[in-house]
Amino acid sequence: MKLTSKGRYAVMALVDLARFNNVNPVSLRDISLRQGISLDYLEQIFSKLRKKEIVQSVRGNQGGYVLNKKAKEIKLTNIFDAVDEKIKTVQCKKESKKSCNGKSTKCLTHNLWDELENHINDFFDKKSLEDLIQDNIERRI
Amino acid sequence: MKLTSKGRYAVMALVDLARFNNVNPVSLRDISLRQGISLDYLEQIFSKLRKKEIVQSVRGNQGGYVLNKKAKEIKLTNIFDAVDEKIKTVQCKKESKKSCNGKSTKCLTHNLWDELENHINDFFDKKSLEDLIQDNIERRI
DNA sequence: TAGATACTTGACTATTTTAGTCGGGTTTAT
DNA sequence: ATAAACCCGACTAAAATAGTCAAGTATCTA
Repeated sequence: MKLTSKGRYAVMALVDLARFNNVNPVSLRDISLRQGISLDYLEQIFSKLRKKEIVQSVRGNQGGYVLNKKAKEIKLTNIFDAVDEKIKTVQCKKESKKSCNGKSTKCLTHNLWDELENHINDFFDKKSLEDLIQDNIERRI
Repeated sequence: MKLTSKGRYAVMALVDLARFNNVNPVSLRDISLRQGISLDYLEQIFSKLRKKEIVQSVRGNQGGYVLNKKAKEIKLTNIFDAVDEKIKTVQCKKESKKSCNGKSTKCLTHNLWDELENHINDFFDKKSLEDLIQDNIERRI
């Protein structure tokens, strides 16, 4: 099990954005430089974030992105969701029905994955962008 | 983020093993048939489980595998660990040192991943093979 | 002791996913 | 005008995944 870069980058970029979002929108170029993430890749990621209304774009010279909601209202779930980074454990539904009808031993572990999924999602549901920023300020990093 | 088949298979196979492990060792062939997992792949997985002393092999005709510890003592952590399925979030150490020296914004999210890792590991540390079996018996599945 | 069953090992491979790159736009402030 | 920035879709190299395959060795049972 692993967390992919896309999800990590999305969170990193948004924390960066939230921090530097004073008056002007923040350009991807700046985020790219500060966070060391490829600009092209960031564009892909922000395209998704925009579609899910997590950020808003400002086109043209001096443009960039701004948060579309308060940092407190942006949960990690929303971010991961936007960039297609949900946790996937296993869906027995996708396999043939007869292999998961409640009789087979195949699904002995069915509930485990559900539980795990919930456990992880709880974590993501609770953490907001603001928490991350706050966390950082407190530590003076 | 996703959980791979190898990890899932390992858990499924061990639950199966624990359930059918009455007197005789359980052959991979049987597990393969019951769980619908390729025999060859199971062999790879059990090779790893054996090396980590989670199971014991019994060679020859009528051979198979038996648990090497009590189901209660086998935690999911141990299983995932054995098949190289630890959760990996991100190690800033691996990246260039200067990018994670406490000053850069790069590591704004550093602590988040650590937390997440701990959160998931907590879950895995607590769940034992016995819990899974018990869970199943209670539900009469 | 022959044969079948089952574990053991290592190499090989097709597929999928990931993590980008690339090229060509459009929009807008100055 | 022009430069800075977003926008969008197609392409691709590399890595990981999920196996397969082949050639063993060990042990039980007849």
